Amino acid sequence: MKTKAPRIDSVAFAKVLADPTRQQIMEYCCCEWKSVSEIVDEVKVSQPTVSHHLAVLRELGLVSSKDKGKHTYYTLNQETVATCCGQLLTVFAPESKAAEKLIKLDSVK
Amino acid sequence: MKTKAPRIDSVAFAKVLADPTRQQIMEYCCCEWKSVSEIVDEVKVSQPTVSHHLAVLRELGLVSSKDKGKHTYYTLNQETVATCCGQLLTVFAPESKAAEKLIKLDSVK
DNA sequence: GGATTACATAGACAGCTGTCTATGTAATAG
DNA sequence: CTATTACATAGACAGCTGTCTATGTAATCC
Repeated sequence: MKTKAPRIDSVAFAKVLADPTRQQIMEYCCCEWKSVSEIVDEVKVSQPTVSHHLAVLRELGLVSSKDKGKHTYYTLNQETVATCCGQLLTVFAPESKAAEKLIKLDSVK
Repeated sequence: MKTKAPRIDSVAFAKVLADPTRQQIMEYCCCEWKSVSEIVDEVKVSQPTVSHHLAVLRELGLVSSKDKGKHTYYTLNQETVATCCGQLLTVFAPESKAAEKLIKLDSVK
């Protein structure tokens, strides 16, 4: 069963990435589920600021969240990120070798 | 002869992409050399604004420029874009299929 | 029950940035 | 040489956004 990939606008995707704190959060919860507290300990901003960044990521479907007792866990949706990066490549680097590889990958469907 | 690929910070790269006008300019001069006048005709902002965006792109090495008489021509450096996108993929989507393909591509050197 | 913990939301504020007008400058045209 | 064209630079300004403090709310603990 494939979850429908949410189409993300390239500009919106870039805006999300255009902040060091947000990139740090994304990297931190990239391959694991992390609670908000853990993320706050990792990045050096206040808890509300972390919540704000997580809300931004959530609204664009770049992270998934999961409640468990008092904690809320987040993880990055890697495939969504990959889709967006692929989109950037096909638009802004269609003649690059990397784009060729990805286009081939897409055609496999 | 390979030109040294300028390493671009992921946040700086994302900031450049985080504007619709700039993306439009990038797409327009992606596969061809375009003069500033042509770009101004294409996007609907003033000429100084276009020059400003081109300066931003130039400072990060995302475009190349070439003077010819009164005209200045710009084109997007696709391989640089591709490198940045690959960097994003390896950091934020290392477990995705797309990243695997690109990592394989990198190892070919 | 009350206290505490974990997180979200609201509002304020400062800094950044995309846009403009005005101007400077180099190259061609006449 | 003067006018014009093509582009860059300077400065101003409004809107956006990343951060904070303060507060709300839901779940657990005693």
